[in-house]
Amino acid sequence: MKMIIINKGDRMPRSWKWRAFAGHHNGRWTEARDLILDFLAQNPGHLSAKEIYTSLCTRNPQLGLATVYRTLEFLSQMGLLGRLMAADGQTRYEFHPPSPGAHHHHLICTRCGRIFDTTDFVAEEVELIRKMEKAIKEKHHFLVKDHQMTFYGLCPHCQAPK
Amino acid sequence: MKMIIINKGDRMPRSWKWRAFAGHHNGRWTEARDLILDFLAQNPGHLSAKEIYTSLCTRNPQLGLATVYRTLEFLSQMGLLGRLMAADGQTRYEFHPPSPGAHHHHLICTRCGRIFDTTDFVAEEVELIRKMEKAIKEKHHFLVKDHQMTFYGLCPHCQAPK
DNA sequence: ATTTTTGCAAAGACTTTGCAACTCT
DNA sequence: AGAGTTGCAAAGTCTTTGCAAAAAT
Repeated sequence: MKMIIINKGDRMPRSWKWRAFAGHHNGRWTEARDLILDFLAQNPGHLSAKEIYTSLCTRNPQLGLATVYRTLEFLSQMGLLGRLMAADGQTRYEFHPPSPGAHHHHLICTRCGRIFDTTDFVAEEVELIRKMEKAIKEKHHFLVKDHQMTFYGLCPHCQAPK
Repeated sequence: MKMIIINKGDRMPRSWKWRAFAGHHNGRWTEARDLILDFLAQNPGHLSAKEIYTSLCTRNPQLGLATVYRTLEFLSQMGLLGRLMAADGQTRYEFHPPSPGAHHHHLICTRCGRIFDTTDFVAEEVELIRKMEKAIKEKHHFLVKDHQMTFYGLCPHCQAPK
């Protein structure tokens, strides 16, 4: 059995911060991947590639936009990020920890496009979802791996009479 | 009370086919709008602006792609079409009749991107959705007008070992 | 007659790709 | 050393916009 020991007070090398979390994969763990995953983990929300790039490139001038796109694709494939197609057509990403309790849904304002999270009734829906997944598998032979509920409507701000 | 009488055997003018269905609105009912709504109504599926344009422009060479985009926006705003952000980033549209029984959900294959429909458990979910909407309103002050469930996974074709 | 809608082409925005240089294992 | 990854810039797609002509009310 191997064990990794980090000396107290040591600053963990940047590329290692999320490496273990990432688990096994067929690629290499690089600074760009660590940087972007770290940023998403620390900035809950629904960020686009450009937003992520803009936020990071000041402190990391060497970072390229194309790398951000490729890295987001890579991390999503690994299941570390969730993707969300926003109303404006941009693909947005959010940190997607494997813990089951983190499941949530989205509220999208049809007027301003803002996206909100909600965790209401997550527990109660589990049974329904399970039944639906089973039915879908039997009827459509479609193997469900994940699901998402999205509510459309008006956010508090946009409900206000202009 | 006014009544519109269509003589037997008359061919209803094209621009009238969906006019009544469209209901009251602040715009004008044009051939392009009727044409596109008619096409969506007769072609169930999830079509992109370009696909709609390509399908229609052979028989309607005067139709412009920009008009298709603007018309789809218009019809969506009227609630006649449902929009769906596909995995490829394109906005896709489907006819969205106001009858409540037409509600359905989507299965999206994470490998090939194809979209399937399912109506399983639509009845059973109504109560849960209603509870969720109420909770969302009370907690987030977000006024829900519509919702959508999407399941991600592998379609029959993509489950097969390559 | 007035106001909205259309078509065309140009512009805009987001995303992908080619390739040499670079980095990780 | 060998294979995967990055940065840059160019190319590719989807979508929006400006404006004069055409159409709807």
